[in-house]
Amino acid sequence: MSNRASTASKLAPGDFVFLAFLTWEPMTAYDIKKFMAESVSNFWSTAHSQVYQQARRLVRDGFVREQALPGARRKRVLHLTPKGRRAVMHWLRQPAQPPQYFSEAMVKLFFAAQAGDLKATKRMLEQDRDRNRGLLAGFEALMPVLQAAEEDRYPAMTLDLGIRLHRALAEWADDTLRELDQDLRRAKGSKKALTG
Amino acid sequence: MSNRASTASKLAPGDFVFLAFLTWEPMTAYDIKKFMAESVSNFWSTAHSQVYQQARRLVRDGFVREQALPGARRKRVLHLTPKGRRAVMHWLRQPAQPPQYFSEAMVKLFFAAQAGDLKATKRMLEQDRDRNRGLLAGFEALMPVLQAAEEDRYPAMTLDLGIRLHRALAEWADDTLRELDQDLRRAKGSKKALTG
DNA sequence: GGTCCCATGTAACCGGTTACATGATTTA
DNA sequence: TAAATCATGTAACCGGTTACATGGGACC
Repeated sequence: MSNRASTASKLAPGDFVFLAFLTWEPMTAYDIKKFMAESVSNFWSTAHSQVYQQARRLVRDGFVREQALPGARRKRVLHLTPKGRRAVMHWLRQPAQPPQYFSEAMVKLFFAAQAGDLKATKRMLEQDRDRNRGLLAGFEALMPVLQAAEEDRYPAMTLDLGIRLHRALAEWADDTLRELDQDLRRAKGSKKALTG
Repeated sequence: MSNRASTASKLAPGDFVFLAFLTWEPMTAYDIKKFMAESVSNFWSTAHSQVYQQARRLVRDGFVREQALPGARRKRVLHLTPKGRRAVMHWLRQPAQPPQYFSEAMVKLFFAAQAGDLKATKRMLEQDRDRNRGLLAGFEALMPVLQAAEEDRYPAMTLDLGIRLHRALAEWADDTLRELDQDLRRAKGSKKALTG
């Protein structure tokens, strides 16, 4: 009797996210990945292949049951087991882990003095800002759609946060780039003063 | 002749962050972890033990040279090699990878309808908001310190972003919790209407 | 001079990534 | 019906995490 499968077997946070999609309805791992990309991908994401590993583990540990579909592909519909449903429900009510934010751009800005190349730093931030703007526009376009459906009430709240954060980021980027511009002009001026 | 060590050997983003600290001055892996915790930890973080693995790899691949210190502990000062310095400098000027944001709290809010326990959702968000408030206060207190030092100009910019993002988050949390409160009152009212 | 906590480091495991592979479907 | 693209899945590697271990000061 493998106690490996029967005991609590701590799940990774990503596994709970996986299970949460199955509270909607049974679906394949591929479906989960698709829904994930369209819904929570802005505050939770993994490589697409990851879902298959999770599926294997969760079946092994009894949180999920799988049902093979006919056809050449090894397609399997995943269902929550009672144990799986209990686990997600419990998780949903627990305090959340602190959020994690990774931004290469901020690290690079932090070390900009070391780089000693203001123009490159500026270019780098501009690219970041442009990407941000694109995302923001997409979010803003999506909002009316979510607001139209009562069942999307909570998703709309998360989208609202996304919009606010990306707006703040956009404003910051504009202000900061302006500052860098001033630095650049100052530097050019003083160089001219030195060489002229 | 191991070409493993001599060829380009793609570095992980975290390795560049590691190297960036060595552009300040030579230091031990432990120092790097300490500085990291005090500086960029809000937009780049890893487990503390991770620095030792990075050090080993970076030495192996010739980006870093190490110099043993006397004493019982196996303490080693790390220096950038010319190859290492070139690698960081180049990285600093390249476009940045898109930022990544992970928030369990947002996932849980997204699935709040499934949880069907508004009070638990509210508690969860309140905890998140309180943690956020604490961080924000710390950031705001730190700002004058950075502003006082000319060499902290770029770090101050990243701190500025941190403050703006956390303020936006705080406002969102207040608004959203108010909404949830209304829902709760509505629910209680209608239940009373039903049972009374 | 024992106890406790912080400093510093190692080792093993595992989740998640990158890379690859093949079935289905559209398009020309 | 060939080619290209999308759908679906597997396998291997590796970065990063958790857990553990020991040295060294602080404190009583």
